[in-house]
Amino acid sequence: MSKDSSDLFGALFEAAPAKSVMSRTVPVLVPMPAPRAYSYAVPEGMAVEPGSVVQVPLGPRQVIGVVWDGDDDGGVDPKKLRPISHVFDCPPLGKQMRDFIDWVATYTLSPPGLVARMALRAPAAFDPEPMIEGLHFIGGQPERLTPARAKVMEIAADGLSWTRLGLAHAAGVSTSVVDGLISQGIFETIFLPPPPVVAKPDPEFTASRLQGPQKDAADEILADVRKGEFAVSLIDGVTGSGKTEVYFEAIAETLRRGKQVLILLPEIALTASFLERFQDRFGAKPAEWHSDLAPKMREKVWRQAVTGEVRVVAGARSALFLPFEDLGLIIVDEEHDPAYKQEDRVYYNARDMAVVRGRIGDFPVVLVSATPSVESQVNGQSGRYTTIHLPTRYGDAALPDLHLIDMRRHAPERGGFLSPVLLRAIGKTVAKGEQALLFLNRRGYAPLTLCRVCGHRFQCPQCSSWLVEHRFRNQIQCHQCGYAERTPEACPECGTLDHLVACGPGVERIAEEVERHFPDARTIMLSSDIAGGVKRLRLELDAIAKGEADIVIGTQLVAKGHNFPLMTLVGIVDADLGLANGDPRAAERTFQLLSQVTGRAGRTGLKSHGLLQTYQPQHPVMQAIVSGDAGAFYEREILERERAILPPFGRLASIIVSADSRQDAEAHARGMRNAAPQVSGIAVLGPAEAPIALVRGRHRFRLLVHGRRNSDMQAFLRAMLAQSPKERGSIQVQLDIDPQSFL
DNA sequence: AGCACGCCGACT
DNA sequence: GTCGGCGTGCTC
Repeated sequence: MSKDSSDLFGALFEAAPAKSVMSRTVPVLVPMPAPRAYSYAVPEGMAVEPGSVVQVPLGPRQVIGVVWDGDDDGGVDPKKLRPISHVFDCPPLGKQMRDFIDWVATYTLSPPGLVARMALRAPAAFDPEPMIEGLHFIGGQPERLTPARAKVMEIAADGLSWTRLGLAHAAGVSTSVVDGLISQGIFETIFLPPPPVVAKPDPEFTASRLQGPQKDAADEILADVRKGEFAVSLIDGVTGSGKTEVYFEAIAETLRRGKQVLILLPEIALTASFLERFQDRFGAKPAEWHSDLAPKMREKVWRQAVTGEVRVVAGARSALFLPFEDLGLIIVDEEHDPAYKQEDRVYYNARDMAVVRGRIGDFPVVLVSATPSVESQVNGQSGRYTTIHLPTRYGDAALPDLHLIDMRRHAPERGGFLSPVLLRAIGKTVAKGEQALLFLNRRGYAPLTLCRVCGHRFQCPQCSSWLVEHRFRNQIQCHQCGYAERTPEACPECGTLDHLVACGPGVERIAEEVERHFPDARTIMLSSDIAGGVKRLRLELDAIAKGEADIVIGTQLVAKGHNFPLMTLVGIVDADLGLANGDPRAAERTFQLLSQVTGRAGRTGLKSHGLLQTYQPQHPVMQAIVSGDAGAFYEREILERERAILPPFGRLASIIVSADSRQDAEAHARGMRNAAPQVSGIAVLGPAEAPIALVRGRHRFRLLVHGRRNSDMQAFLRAMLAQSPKERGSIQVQLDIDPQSFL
């Protein structure tokens, strides 16, 4: 076509009222780090509204997007405009969900498209689930009644609908027998709606058996639930105090009011035993939602949450972005758990965002923990959250007696790490036929290996942390970045053979020591990297609960949720571990972890003990744990935080930058100082203190922003982004500590 | 985020 | 001479 003719077409187009001008343009959030929605044309005859889930062309591919609110700005070059390809036949995301997505995007300074994507993580779930093909028995006689045919007809005579395969299976014949009967008109094919993923939970399946403080606590929360308005409660009670039973009553009440419920749990706590407990109370299991849900199941749960068929979902943090039809309550169990933080792409803390979702949807949120986060503790003290204390254990369970072992006075034998006091206690426990748990939060055999001849230390070539020896796998591994190599026999520096020494203990080494001392005891060692994966882990945990082990040595995965009825001794091998790293939350994490581990013992009423090996018996965390005085710990920790990371730097507080390398971090910090001279508190963390995935190509760094007033932080970060637009998309922001501004 | 394009090193 | 690494830029 010549240039002239195209001009001619252009002229014609202007002369007549152009159709393209008539066609509507809408904003669509696409799964891409763009700062705002893109514009798409709505083809003639296509009906879309804000919230509609659509398929749109984006560059060379088709992607899932959501039609968004607001007038389209029309600023985009009309030549770029492309039409929406398809509208999915699924309920549009509601206004509350859209507001929530916008809020999260603004708060975390994430591209809204990437936040929206989290709500649409169920490929192929957006069109209706296909109907199930069923067979319905009409009656009549086939031409030739063989024994196989008779059997099929006898079974199908119940009048219920059967699937082709199911019927053949039940009759013990092949599907071709059934096919024969279908072709003879004995059966008709009908279409049935897909079955629900889970049965409806029944709030009256069992009556509440709560009493005393549990009953009072439940009543307090029920008052909020009945009002059906936004309110945040913090249930604070020791392990075994009946927290779950209390929030189950809140769930029951919400179900009676006809609303959906979301239970958030750290992935690791979403266990079969939790689901069974729920089933015991409600007669049906909740739907599950977590990262390794089978794709088919994922689609079903997503769709049925959207349509309202599923009433209760128990899920890991990503479940917070399920677009429920009518959500009326969120429970955040183990609210202090760091697993609620997502630290890639969109940075968010599901615990805080759950509170936001409750406020936007105007329904109650219940946070639950034996060791609440300092943030929630502060919010409780200031009255923003209603704190409900459950001070005692339930039934005949009793907390273990806790004692510190001062390792300076009770030193282990040479080459060992277990003090004589702890070894004696293990011996006594095993002799009584009870179980002992040794806890050390360090995988592998030894955290550092060095050459006795030249002093060479094995360091990770990628990220400079020490390589950890894993003797069972004959590997040395980097626990920061995953680098691994075979354990060498000779020192790579001086070439000397057999002179490498392991420094310090890991669980493998403790297991070795235990086996040396108690050769006849049944010993199980558990860490996240055991051969056989999650499946094997489950089996081992079950075996322990059944009493098939005498001594268990484990990392933090034994701390979470599992009940071991025969466990009467918990030994913390190195209670100080974790207090020394640069994390501003070191004390809090240690307190939480050690409280959880010691809480594993004593749940059946047997007399139980906890022994904590420490070099710092005067440390506030140790004192708080043995005295059971959590209040003192929190008081102190809150003050420490005020001093250390909330210094009064004018209106802005402190900023912590961490990056792939310390040089990067320092360069960024310099840039920030120039961009915002009013901020005097900038701390720099290198990768060892704050591990970050190495991302090639693009710089990627992380700001941990600590502040009292989120709006100030936001304003500052926005200003910074405006100054260096190139950093947009590569800066990931996590606003910490400050869950205040959204209330 | 994903994908294409485009530029330089080791190989069928 | 190509295959393929990853740095750069773009997507309504």
